[in-house]
Amino acid sequence: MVTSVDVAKLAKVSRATVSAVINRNRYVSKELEKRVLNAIKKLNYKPNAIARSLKTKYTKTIGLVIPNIGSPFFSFLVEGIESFSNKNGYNIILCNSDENSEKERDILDVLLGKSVDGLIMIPTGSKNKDYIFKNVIKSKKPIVFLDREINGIEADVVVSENIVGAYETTNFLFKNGYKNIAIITHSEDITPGKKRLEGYIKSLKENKIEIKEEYIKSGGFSSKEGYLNCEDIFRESKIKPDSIIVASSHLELIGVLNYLDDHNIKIPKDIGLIGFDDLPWVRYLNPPLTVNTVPMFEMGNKAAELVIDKIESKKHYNNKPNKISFKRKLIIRNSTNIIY
Amino acid sequence: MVTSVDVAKLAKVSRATVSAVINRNRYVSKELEKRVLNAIKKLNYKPNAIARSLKTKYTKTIGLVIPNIGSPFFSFLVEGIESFSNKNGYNIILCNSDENSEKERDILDVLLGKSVDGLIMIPTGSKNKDYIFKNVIKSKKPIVFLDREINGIEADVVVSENIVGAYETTNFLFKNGYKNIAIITHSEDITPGKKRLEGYIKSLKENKIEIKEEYIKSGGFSSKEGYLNCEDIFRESKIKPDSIIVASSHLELIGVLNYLDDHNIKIPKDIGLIGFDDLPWVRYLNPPLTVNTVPMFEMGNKAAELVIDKIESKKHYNNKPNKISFKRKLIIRNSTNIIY
DNA sequence: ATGAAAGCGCTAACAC
DNA sequence: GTGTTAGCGCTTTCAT
Repeated sequence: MVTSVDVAKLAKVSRATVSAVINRNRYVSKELEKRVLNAIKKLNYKPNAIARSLKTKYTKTIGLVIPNIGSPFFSFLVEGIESFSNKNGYNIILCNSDENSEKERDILDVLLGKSVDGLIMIPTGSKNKDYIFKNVIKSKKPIVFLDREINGIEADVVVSENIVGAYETTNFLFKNGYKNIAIITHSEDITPGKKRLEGYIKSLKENKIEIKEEYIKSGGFSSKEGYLNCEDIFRESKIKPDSIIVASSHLELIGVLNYLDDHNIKIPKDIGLIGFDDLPWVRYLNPPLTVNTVPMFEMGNKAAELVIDKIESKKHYNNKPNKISFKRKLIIRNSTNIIY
Repeated sequence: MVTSVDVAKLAKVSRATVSAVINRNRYVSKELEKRVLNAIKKLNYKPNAIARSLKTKYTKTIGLVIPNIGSPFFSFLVEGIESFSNKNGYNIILCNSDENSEKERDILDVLLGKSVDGLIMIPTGSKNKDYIFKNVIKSKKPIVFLDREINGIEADVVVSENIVGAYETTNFLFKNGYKNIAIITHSEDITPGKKRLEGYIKSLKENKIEIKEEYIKSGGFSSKEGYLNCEDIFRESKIKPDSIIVASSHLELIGVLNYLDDHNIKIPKDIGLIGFDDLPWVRYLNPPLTVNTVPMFEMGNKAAELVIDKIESKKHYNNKPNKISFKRKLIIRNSTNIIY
């Protein structure tokens, strides 16, 4: 391995000078600079980031904890995060918590041990609240929560207008004549799930529609669970739903599609369907799916911007946390009818 | 920051002993071990991985270079990689080359500087061949190429049976009566593109079908390019294709879907369509799409297994490279007819 | 304007 | 069986 010592020797300068020309943090004469640069080139010298980090305490890496890398919604967020981070000289260490809070804690341990400069996480829920408070917040390690929050933790947050989004979606259905509106959301421990349910209920109340337990299913992420949730709705309800809002993951949506298909329930003829998040393929479903969506790449970008800001401007450190909330938008396609 | 010195003091032992109980690499009496463990707990001590890496030369991280994180095919690969890596105590640094070879080189520079223990990459093409040879292969840094290879570089490789896959897909179409089969692939600098084209041509030759330039389009990744490629095929061909194999990305597939939709060309009535890679939603397209596919998660897993093997068993180091090739499989759904 | 040297937190060779 | 200490490659303070 070629080190700064080798460069210094070849250029006949001190290691301090080598360091100075690399980091441009103190004056070096043209003459010496040239010699150093030449030596660097000749030796194909690359500074060792590990050694630098040990000294400076900065690793130029951000830890990223995601519940499911394979999920396209998350991977668009990751794309946004990676993009902004890379442009600003940061790398990301990507970890998959698999919606499992124990795995999540282990990941956090490792990430903290590797001295990431900051963290972005989409938490699995609130189970690690105390751990995070003790090991991240208290130690002033910058963190931003993305898409999902943890109640009671004061930190930067980038989310979307889940209440309004679900409220408007439900209203839209109501205005088109739907009266028996079912919803499938995340479990309530996941903030978007809780908030979307809140928006749904708000709309129902305002529109004076009775709220029925059997129309509300939550929990699960897989398409199997989507299938089962849908099945439960149909089995438990005397009056079958005339529409379903799938306000959880794309996999649950696929499960619902699967159930409807298996039972020959046609969209939108027999049932209206609205999904959440406009993934590239949903407009090519049969029929093209109406969705309530949010700019995913931009959300990721923003999260990265916030951590990096915090990492680099310790002075602002005691400011109160940033809460960014992205507007959601209903994209109307052909998966619902006007039925009145 | 609490260091091993603090622990040593509190436990009244030497730092070597602290290190030994953490790494379990030399005998420590029960008595001392207990004192150390207690001190660690009391101080909430976490070993500093940076310092350890500086000493040991191992970072327990793998660099991962992907052309497009947002692409579900790649993100399933990443999921497999992350899963295997994490189980074995490795983290991954994820970088997006954006199908851009210059960005790719910069990424490699940074990753190497951060002393990753090994690399997994899906190369953008062969432009960085010399760079990789000089900075990775020659320095014996373990690397495995995933999904795409670089010709002339001797390294581990995890790919799929692209020639056979495209060959069988084309044969299937032929057997069902299709005679005017078009194909859209990656550019030829990307090995799967080259090989899929090879398989397609092999089938055509065997079936004594004339090979027409205007039925073959390659290049691009976006849905816009898919749209344009499809448009070109229709514009340039006197006899319109009766079927299209979309052997590139899911985004190009979406572009093709979009073109066909815009021109009211119905699948499979007016045209047969076969895609590559069985993403969760393709069976819910209209109509359910026939695809030639490969187990993505498993491919990622295997790639991780190979790098880690190489990282950890330096002794085998001069073995000849592993070439793993995953079988592809045709999943027949309803996007083609039997037309004879 | 540049060099010498200390020290970041850890591991491991050596000493006892 | 355990402690002492050098040193990983870098940055940065201090001295000149």
